[in-house]
Amino acid sequence: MKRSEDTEKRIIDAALELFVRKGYHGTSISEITQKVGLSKGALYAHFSSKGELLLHIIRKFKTSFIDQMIQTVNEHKGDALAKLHSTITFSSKFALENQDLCVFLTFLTTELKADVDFEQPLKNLYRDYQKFISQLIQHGIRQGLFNRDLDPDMAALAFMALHDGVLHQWVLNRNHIDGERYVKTFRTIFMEGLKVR
Amino acid sequence: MKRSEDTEKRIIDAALELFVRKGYHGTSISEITQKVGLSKGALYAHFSSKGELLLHIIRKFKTSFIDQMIQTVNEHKGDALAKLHSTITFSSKFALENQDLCVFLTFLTTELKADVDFEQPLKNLYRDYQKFISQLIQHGIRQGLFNRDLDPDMAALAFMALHDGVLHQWVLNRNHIDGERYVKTFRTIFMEGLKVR
DNA sequence: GCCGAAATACTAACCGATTGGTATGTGATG
DNA sequence: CATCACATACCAATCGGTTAGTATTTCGGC
Repeated sequence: MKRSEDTEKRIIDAALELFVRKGYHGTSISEITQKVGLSKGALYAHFSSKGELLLHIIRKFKTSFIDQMIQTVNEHKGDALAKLHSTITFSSKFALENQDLCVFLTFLTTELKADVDFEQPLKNLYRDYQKFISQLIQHGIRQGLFNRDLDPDMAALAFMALHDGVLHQWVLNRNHIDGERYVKTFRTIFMEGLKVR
Repeated sequence: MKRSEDTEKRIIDAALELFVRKGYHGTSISEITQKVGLSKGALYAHFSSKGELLLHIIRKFKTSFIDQMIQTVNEHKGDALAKLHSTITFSSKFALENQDLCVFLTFLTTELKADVDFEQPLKNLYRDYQKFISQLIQHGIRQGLFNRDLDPDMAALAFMALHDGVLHQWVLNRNHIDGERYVKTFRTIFMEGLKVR
């Protein structure tokens, strides 16, 4: 890896860690450079603005999570139920391995939804995600696996909602929650519901 | 209503609307005073700091939502299932009537979880909420209404997660989503799950 | 009912600190 | 010697917060 690439990565990692802890506006460029051990001028040689640094992180999330998830699940042989399981497995695993990235991106919208520069890229992320899950659920309904009363788009939103919410709750309780047990509960409730059968 | 009380309310409303759109750190005192049509000095006569203004909003959420919900549901006669329905009804209704307050409070943690002044008050909110839901689910399990394999604390987290996630998704799609249909989907999935029975 | 003073609610100007961002210079590397 | 990767020093603008002073209300004594 070239030296500049390495520095770029270090900047992104530091920025991400600060952003996820203190928010985008709550984190200053000075804090980031301090964390990396770099001068301000050096950072601006790699990223033309604070916003550009953020857009880098957004793009990274799209290519490494959304795109990869869609590809992985599409390659999975099996019915809609198996594919939905595969989706949950993929996103749980990814979220566990890229905690900061996932948590930050999931809740970035709540801070920046009114921002001219970031509103559209963020909404696009969610649109792609929803479309994918919705199609999966449509398949499941056609195959007689899922409750046919469900509106696929709504159910997809509920899926993402649960996913976002799990992340949120997990952030709040990182220290005293067993991640795997939590994901298992999540999966059970989404698939089977709360009631006894 | 006294003039000062009216002004205080106007400040809080304006602050809330800006906070929910642009985040806490993304909103400046100047923006707030401009929106209210007040000078900076006047605002600081009502609230001693930006943080104090935020704490006011947090306290308002606790007394008007968490406390009210617990009281309302406790007064509700019926089994655990009916009480859980009542909880969902209460929070849906409250969220619909106090959109900015709910959305903001739900996601404030993601921006301020590392902040010395706000971390604890925010965590306390969620602790109270979770404890309440968890006890409800325990009742349901004892009454044979809910799946006895579920860990009540985990299921409570999943409930809150779904609740948070619904709000989040709803923020992202305010214009083109039917709120009631969405809540219905949420309720169905949480109670019955996705699969056909 | 009217007056004047105290209390209240506010404005305008200002503070030091910090913000995102830039211009210029320098030492190492190939 | 040219390019790269950085540091230093600086900028105007804005930040949260304060100050001194000014309208506006309120209310008891007459």
